[in-house]
Amino acid sequence: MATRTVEQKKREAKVAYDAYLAECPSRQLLDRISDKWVTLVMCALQDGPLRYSGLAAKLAGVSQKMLTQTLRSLERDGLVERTVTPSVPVRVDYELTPLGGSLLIPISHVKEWAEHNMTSVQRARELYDAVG
Amino acid sequence: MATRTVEQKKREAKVAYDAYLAECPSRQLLDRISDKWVTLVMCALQDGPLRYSGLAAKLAGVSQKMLTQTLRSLERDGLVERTVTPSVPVRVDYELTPLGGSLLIPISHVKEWAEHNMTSVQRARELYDAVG
DNA sequence: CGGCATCCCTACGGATACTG
DNA sequence: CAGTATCCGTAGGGATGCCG
Repeated sequence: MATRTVEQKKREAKVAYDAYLAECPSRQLLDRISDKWVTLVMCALQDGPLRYSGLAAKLAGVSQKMLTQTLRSLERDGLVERTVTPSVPVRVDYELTPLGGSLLIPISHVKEWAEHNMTSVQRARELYDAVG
Repeated sequence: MATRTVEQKKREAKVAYDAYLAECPSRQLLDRISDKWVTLVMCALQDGPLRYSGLAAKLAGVSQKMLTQTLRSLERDGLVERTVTPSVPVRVDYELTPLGGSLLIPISHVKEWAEHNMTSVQRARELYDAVG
């Protein structure tokens, strides 16, 4: 069942994705992965698989809705794999795919940057707010 | 004028910022920099200063509101420097600060990842949507 | 040229309740 | 345990118009 048409193959071969262009799919992808919860979920999975409840515990303050929504999105994009163990009660594990692992590298650096440079940013804000 | 109190200095000395915690300031900082427009603006400035109109041209489809808002935020956080040349008409240049440059490194990789892995993600989506 | 102010609408995201 | 479904407030963000 060759559902991939010639047109689609052409599009796949094209490597000139440019996020600066509004219509480019990579712009939308950038929008998706530029998300607080995406970053935190991916980083939470960097040391191996975690259960749904484990993720919820690690990401303090996340609502079930956002956690589930983020996980579904990551699963659909092939960044996270969802494994259901049909025990009683049911057990669900999430882990990064190789593709997800490749995104984790830059994304974890962004998270670390935020943690390491918080003081510099705070000083800059105080200065900006003081001077106007 | 020592506006920095002892309490503030204590907080600055503390290095244990943890974005997993909801109350941690670094969580909010992560939320701010995890933004499509932040990424695109910072990457647009990686080759040197640009004028407001230059940025608007490079970031196809951005509204003035979002561009200005993003630039103000980046300026306040000390990531971008704004230089006004009081000519007629006025000329305004934006460029990355050293702090901004340090964030550019991981952030530009995220943008490049989006552009390079768009096809893989699209394939994953087709698979996910087909199987359900 | 490089903004700011305003209106307005949508969709993001939290709280709550229910289910296999 | 691991979700789904619903309601609902708010803030994100576009369009438009005005200003130094």
